Amino acid sequence: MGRAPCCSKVGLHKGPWTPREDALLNKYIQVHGEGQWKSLPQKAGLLRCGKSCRLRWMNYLRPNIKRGNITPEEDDLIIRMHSLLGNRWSLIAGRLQGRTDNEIKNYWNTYLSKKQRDRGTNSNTHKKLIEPTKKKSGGKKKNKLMNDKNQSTKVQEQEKTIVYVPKPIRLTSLSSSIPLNDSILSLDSNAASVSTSQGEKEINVRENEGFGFFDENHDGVNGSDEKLVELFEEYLELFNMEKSQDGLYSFAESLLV
DNA sequence: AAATGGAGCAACCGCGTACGG
DNA sequence: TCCGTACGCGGTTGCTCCATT
Repeated sequence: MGRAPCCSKVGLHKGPWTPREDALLNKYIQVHGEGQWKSLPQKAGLLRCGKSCRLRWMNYLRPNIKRGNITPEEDDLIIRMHSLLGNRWSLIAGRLQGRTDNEIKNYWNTYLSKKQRDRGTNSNTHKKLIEPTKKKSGGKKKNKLMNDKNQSTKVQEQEKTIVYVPKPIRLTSLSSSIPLNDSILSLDSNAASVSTSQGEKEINVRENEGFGFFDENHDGVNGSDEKLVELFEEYLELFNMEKSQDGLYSFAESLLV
């Protein structure tokens, strides 16, 4: 049986978008703005699922999207952010202006994870592997992926120390009960107002009160607290880098997906 | 020149969660 | 408080292009 589809699939287009569809979506959003994805296709005259429209807009049509040519700086930042946040692609993408979560994810899966392995680092945990993965030639892609999975399982068995990444907290709406100062961006006593991307609500960002990135129910740290501190310090380092580049506000904004 | 395999990436799918009634 | 709906995210699939055999 399975879950019911998100919308009626009868007569809906699937697969690659045509220039005409792109134009229709673009035109509609320019006039009416983003959102209301469910009803958007019908209003815009598109025979597409709302989800498909959203994805197309977010990953391709949105203005200011950078494509290709990931710089070494971005490359490095992705690796560091991934080591701290895990597969939180949207969070990572939020730190890289003009990059989409899908692009970062693809980049990681096709290039960086391999690079990490070649360096002898587990691409999931960022820990040193006992032996760097040897390159195997030949074999089909599916088999390669299976090998990766098997290897990752083996390594996980060897590594009993688990450090959980911070549990993500959704920030799409700040009107909810999440006290942002305490739970997400408790950064300092120098209060600064930061507007969300939609410019609807204002939040206060304060520095140096700790990094309340964990919510009350965060997953526990299983294993070395030292490791967690290490991760935490690196995150702070990243943050301080941003601060020195007047990036505090962009940092805060980047978390406001 | 044709067949095969790998890399890259756009798009789909299903799940979890926020939110409104 | 509960329930249904819409949205956002991460995992996965599958298509296209290119290099190699």
